[in-house]
Amino acid sequence: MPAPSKREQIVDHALRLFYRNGFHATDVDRIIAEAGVSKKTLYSHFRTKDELILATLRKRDELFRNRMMRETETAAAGPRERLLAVFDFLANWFHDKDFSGCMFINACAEFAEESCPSHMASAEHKRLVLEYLENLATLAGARAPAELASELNTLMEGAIVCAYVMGDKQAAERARGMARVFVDRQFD
Amino acid sequence: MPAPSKREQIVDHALRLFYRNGFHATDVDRIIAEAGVSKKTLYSHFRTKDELILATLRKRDELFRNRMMRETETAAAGPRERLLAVFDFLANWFHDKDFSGCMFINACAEFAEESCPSHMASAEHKRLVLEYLENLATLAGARAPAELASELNTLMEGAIVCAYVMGDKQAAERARGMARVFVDRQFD
DNA sequence: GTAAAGGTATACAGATCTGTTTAGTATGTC
DNA sequence: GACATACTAAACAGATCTGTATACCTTTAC
Repeated sequence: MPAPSKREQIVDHALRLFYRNGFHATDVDRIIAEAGVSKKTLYSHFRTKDELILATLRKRDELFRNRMMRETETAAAGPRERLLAVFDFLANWFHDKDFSGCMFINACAEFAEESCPSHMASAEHKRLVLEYLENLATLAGARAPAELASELNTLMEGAIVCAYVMGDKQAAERARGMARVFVDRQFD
Repeated sequence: MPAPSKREQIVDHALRLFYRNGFHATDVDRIIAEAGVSKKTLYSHFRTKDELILATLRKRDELFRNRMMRETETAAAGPRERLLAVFDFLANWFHDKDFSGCMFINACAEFAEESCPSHMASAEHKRLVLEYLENLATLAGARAPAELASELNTLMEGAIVCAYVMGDKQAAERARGMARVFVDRQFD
């Protein structure tokens, strides 16, 4: 693949700006300036700003889950260890220079309506993360994989909020310690 | 006290609108229309929209923590039971007709800059909730009150996100069950 | 060569938003 | 009754935002 397509350029820069500054606070002129494309090009790829927002959420979902799975699976060999390695991924993420919380939580804050496409895409992302956890739990032979996945998911979300809103630097480590309790309970 | 002051009217309606629709998405004209005041009156009480936002966050902090403490303390007599009753309060809150997640998480989504007054007010709110939990834990005679408070706080935040973003109706109950594990560990 | 596709640059329409100004109205106090 | 205070209503300035339109450029395929 040679140079990234215009569409990719637009989505990449819009993603960064939406994540960092918010959706309503980021205007289209800023996006085209940073992406280095004309407004006409942007509107030839996306009918409206809302459609562009949706595209960035889909890309973010892909990038985020890929990174989560990659870091989780290189950090630990067995599925049981991987259930905890998810929290090591969180710790890494929280230390990113541009960490600004969870883009999907942020999207729901700005798009409260449950039937809004952006809210629905965010719910779907969370469902896919939960599904990944459940797969790991099943592979690990947990007694109740769905229950364990929900518990770990709750801890993940809690850690994200503590890290972002309160600036709690130990949120991931604490959540990891808490997670161990629920993982261990599944294997007597 | 007779009729609410104009200032209170403005803050109350702005609070409801900001919470439900977001900060950037709510314009001043909508606020004055619903509050039934003139724009001049609003701007005589608040220099800018940002100042009004800050005032609504302060009021929300007051209302939220008062309700949390009231419901927690009427639901359970002893401090140890109260540590769990906090999650019953969460369950009630999640069932509110107008539940739109945590206003402070939402604020941080729109005001990412850590030095932004709205972000700081949100962090302070979370600190006060954490402090309340630590007080309960201390009164209950927990071995490590600060640690327990942080754990329960993580579970609270996790439950809020699951309830709001994913629409998880059992988030509070699950978090309560998880919390019991950490409370019990403090008292052998 | 020329035509189609896709791009830039820029101006623009029309809406919307914050905050100000102007003019006028109620209310209560001295 | 005069005056200050606090308010309403509405127009306005000036900025900003989304989305469209116009004019021009560049590449590639035939």
